Amino acid sequence: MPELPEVETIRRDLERVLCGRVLERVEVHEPRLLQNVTPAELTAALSGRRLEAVARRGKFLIFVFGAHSAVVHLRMSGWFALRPGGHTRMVWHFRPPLYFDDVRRFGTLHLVSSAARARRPPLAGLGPEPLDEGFTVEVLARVCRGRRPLKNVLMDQTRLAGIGNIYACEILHRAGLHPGRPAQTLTQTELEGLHRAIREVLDEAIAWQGSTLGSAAGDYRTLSGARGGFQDRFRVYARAGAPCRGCGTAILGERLAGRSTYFCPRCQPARQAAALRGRACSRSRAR
DNA sequence: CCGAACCTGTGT
DNA sequence: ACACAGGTTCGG
Repeated sequence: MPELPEVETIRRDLERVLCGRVLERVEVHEPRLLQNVTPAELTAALSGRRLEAVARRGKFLIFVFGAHSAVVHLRMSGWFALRPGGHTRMVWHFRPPLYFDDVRRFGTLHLVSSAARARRPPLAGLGPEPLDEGFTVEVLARVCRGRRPLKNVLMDQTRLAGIGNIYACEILHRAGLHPGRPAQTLTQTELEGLHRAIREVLDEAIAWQGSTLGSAAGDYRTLSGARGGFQDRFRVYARAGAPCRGCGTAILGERLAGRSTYFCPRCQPARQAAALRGRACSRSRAR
């Protein structure tokens, strides 16, 4: 469920509400959540500790408690809330308590040393942060080496951290690039446009507090239980058959690398030749 | 590269 | 009953 904008929204809320508070006790109700510690070890490491910071790396949330950090991935249906939900897998007894809810039980928690966490699993090997200052067009050009389809590259966490299926689709539409386009064929101008689209889409989605697709159990919610707002601004995701907001052409829904992929065949032409020579396809770009 | 698996719920 | 879901990992 959650990609970078959703995780960042949760991070900001957690930091505001819980930073500086002491974790008195940990309750684990789903043993599979813990990847490299036992419940007893987790409790021993964190009980009585003050939450110093809540950070984010890609789609991971990082809770910093002094020398130890708890690194959590929400996967498909995990979320943190201040009230217990229907599938509580863990409770952190701050005042107020923090509940981890996860219908599908895919969520993970690693306990790592704060000093070494960037060099240890699960954070080691993640690609650059797309919203960091250091993420330049040159860095993106390096990310785009190889012939793999652009959408796969954007979603590859070892190439670029934090982008998933929804935002890959939205970014490619904004950049006017076909999802199946071999990554290394992008021109300098296209790389610049893609770089801008990545920043714009992620920034906007964060400003709207992420995307909540439906209202099912496990659908993304903010810490206080509110829905995100960016789903109403989708230009392509889950809009197969609907008119492109830029040119009116029906949005296509296809299966790419096993994932639902949505794009506008006119604004995101498959043939790069047209884009390169700047003719043939007199498309009116989505504004 | 693809599909299956991990789980549960929802929508057709 | 069956397909599908924001993610990741594994095996063929």
